[in-house]
Amino acid sequence: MAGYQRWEMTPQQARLLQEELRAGLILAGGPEEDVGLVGGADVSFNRHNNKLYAAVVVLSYPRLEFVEVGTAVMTAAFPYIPGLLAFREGPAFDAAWARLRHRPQVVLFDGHGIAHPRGLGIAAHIGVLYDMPTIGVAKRKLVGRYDPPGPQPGDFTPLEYGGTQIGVALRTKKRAKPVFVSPGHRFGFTEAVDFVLTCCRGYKLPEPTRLAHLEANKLRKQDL
DNA sequence: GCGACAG
DNA sequence: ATCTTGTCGC
Repeated sequence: MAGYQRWEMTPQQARLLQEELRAGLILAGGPEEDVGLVGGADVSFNRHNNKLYAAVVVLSYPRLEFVEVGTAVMTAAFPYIPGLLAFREGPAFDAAWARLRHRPQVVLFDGHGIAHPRGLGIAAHIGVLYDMPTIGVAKRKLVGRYDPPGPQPGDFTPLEYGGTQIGVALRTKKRAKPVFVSPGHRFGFTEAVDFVLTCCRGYKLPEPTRLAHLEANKLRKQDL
């Protein structure tokens, strides 16, 4: 489908498309043995001008040193509706991604993977569209229930929904609320958790997502 | 009708 | 997401 119209639709049509795309998900696998680049994506918003500020950072792996950042600024054309985040931020991600010179083998998203009411959060949605390995790392849960994980970084508990596991509540830092990790595309639960942990450097958020967040905010502030 | 509700 | 500085505590 044409890139400029894969996000153009009504909320009802969007939900139907999610049901379709879900069939293309591959919930197994993990990073290749030779991952040299990892990406992180996030989008900031300015409610006064209704603009979205997307940033996709590329870091070396496993050293996690900054390589480059692709950015994009655009007017929000779709409202924020729980469960349809991809239709709001997807267009901005596409534009920022197109500006990158490098192609990371794995991309972490600020949002959920399959831990979604229809199993297709933004990380899973974009993962299928680009057929690339992705992982969702959200700060809050959208659906499901879980018990608090242990206090040590690396401790985690299952996030369940509809009788099955859809992700994990992962402690990435002491005394910090856990983050919710779920496979996006071409990733299994264990592989996703292990990979996210190798991307953490003492902060609650893994470096890819943490730096993307900083870049997106920087972009928004510069747009003044 | 009442809560829950990624960013 | 954003509105917003300092401050208490580990």
